[in-house]
Amino acid sequence: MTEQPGAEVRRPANQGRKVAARNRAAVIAAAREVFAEQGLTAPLSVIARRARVGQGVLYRHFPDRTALVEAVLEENVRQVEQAAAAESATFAGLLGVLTWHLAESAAFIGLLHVDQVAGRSGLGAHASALSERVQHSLRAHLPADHRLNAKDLELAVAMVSATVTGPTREERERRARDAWRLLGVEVGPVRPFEG
Amino acid sequence: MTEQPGAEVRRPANQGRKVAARNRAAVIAAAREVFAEQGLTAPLSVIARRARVGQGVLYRHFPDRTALVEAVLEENVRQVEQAAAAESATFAGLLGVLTWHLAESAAFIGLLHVDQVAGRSGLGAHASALSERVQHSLRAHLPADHRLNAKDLELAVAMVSATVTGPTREERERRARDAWRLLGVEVGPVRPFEG
Amino acid sequence: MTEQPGAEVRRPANQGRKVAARNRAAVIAAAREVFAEQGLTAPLSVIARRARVGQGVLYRHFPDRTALVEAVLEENVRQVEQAAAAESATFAGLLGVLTWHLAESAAFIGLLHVDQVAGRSGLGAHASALSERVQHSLRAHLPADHRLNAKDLELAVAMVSATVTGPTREERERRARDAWRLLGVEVGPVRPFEG
Amino acid sequence: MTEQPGAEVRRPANQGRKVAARNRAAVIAAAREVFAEQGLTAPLSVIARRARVGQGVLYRHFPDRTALVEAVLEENVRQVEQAAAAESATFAGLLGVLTWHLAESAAFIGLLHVDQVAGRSGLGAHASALSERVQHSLRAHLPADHRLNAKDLELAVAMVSATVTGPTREERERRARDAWRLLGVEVGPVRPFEG
DNA sequence: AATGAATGAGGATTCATTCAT
DNA sequence: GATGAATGAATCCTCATTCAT
Repeated sequence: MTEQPGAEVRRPANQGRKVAARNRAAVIAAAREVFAEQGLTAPLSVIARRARVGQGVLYRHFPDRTALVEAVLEENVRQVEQAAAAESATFAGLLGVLTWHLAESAAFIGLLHVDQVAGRSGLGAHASALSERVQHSLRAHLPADHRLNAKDLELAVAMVSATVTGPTREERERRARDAWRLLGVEVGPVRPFEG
Repeated sequence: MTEQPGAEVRRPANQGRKVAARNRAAVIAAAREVFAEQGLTAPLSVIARRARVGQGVLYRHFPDRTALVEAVLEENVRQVEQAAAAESATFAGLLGVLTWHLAESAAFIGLLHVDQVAGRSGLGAHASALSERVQHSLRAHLPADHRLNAKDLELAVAMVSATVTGPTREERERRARDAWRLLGVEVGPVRPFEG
Repeated sequence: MTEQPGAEVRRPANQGRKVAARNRAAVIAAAREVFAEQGLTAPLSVIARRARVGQGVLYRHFPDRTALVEAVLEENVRQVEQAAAAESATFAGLLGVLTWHLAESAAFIGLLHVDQVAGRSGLGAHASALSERVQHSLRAHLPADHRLNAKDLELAVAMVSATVTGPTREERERRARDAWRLLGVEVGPVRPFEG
Repeated sequence: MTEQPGAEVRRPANQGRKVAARNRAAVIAAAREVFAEQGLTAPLSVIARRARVGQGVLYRHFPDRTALVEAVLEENVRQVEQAAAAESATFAGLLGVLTWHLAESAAFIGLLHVDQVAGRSGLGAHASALSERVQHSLRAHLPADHRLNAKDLELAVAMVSATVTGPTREERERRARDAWRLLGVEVGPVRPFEG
């Protein structure tokens, strides 16, 4: 277990420490893609390969699958939060940003539907925290006279995110829009937040 | 070393086709439980053990995981169909039966949300067929002047089923009811169909 | 994670359930050899290969490395116990049997020297139990007027077993004999117990 | 963005060879601790971290695990040699120093019991050399009329070192003393050599 | 001269699937 | 028809070792 046989052969390049951040981002991007394609239980080795890094790099940045999933979600959540923090933020506008992310990132869909993985990996706790951050951002801009109260809002978001499935971004966006319409909720322009 | 006639058998004898049917049902029941607890990717060996049968039996009846999942769903779908076939069937009543099954069987939730598994197991096709059968049953009783048209109905069912999560039947039923309420759809008594 | 790609190709024979016991024994035998050659941390895959079984078989019979080590030791301990239970048992005779096993099975040496593995695998507890069984067997025949008291006996066994190293059985036996001689303890014929 | 002269450095500056020696010592000290806690197969990264140095530093000073183990042992051996070189050296006194090191440094125990690692890492050769140096030092002071002859001495040292296990220094020392007693060998004060 | 990120082989472990009995 | 052991590919994860900075 000590000397690893075969270790004396070759050893490919090492791009130094500048690449660390780039690699981390590459892993997250790859994870987003792979999770979208294969689900949250996709082999981590596939993600590492897609990101063009060794498996060790993946593990260095994300000690377990949960951490990686969270990192993927984190980005989406942060954008919603930033949108909520903007002066010009409106409820409908926020829903637009949220919807964009739902449609864009299939992994985000799991935010309120991580049960499949959560049951096995204990993702639950952090997913709840992330979910709560989204809810919090939305609630802050929920008009007092809105059709939905705070409690319903949570359910509504869950219902919409659950419907956001489909092979293409367009298809997913269309389904999300339809879902909001069924709920009788007006949604602003569906687009990412841009400060 | 001579075997006493009538002595207790050493291993469960082959009781013929009566047992076969019983085993099949046991496997489905076990699968429903295990899928609910661990998700649709639970080890098949766990299901076989829960059903008190060898793994071979599981495979005899269900060549692959997909077939097993379908068998689980089939029961739910059939009940909805039977409810729809009843003379006294009403749309709201049907939704009640549907909702009961959503709350009862966590696996049923997957009917419109099997993507997690579908991506890798090719469940998709059959799930669609099953889903279509449910839709068909519902559509047949959808009042012309209903708030939902046929297309929206599909989406609505998806939205509701997606929200049906939670550890207990009661919790799941409550969430389902809330979801229907948000959609402004009236639901009859939530209970299984009884011819 | 569901369908294992590549699974549809070939699938080698399955010798049925009669072989189970034989396989278990083969694994233990292989483990004894490999542990002797490579130490208690040798790859389990090596052991499986040596035993001509799949890795799954190894895991079926022994859930972890500890269980396997224990199984190897168990045999040795049992023989000592059987020797102790014999009518004709004498202290010197028992030491002979013990010494034979020490020389025969390098793994047995680890009985009182499992620290290397114990530190990492928690073997300690069971090893102690096994060790105690050996001590118990020996103590039962320790003459009241012996040079060693019960406490010293434990230490003496530890000292001797620790010295039993070397590439060949003969070399190991020679070292063990020398060790007993240094301790001034008489040892009977060095041979396995034969009822 | 201009760097203020005298501002604190961003990363540990290269303090030249003074630091190099300090680092080397730190690595050895860390290795001694970690080897004692986790065994001779502990991850080298753990040792580097404990020593507060990068892994590269460890490799600069010690090309492989073997070299590091040897360096740890070397210190112990040297002290025994120094004790032997002192004018006032006596056999019993030397055994006291040896025993102190056995009890102090769990790694030293491996000196004659490195088989676990040796089998795989090729430590054997050097360990033998180190062992021989200890033997040589002891032999030089072995009284002609001593209970042990030169050959037995080797075995005796092996027997004693093998027994030196236990969580605390005190426990280890006690066991070592008991072992010497069983062998009927008198040991001087157990303490490090101080020129 | 030091740091610590990256690589990737190797070993542990799980589980779908087959098949002798 | 049933049982459950065996197989082995796939995945997870660790860590020795290199090397850009």
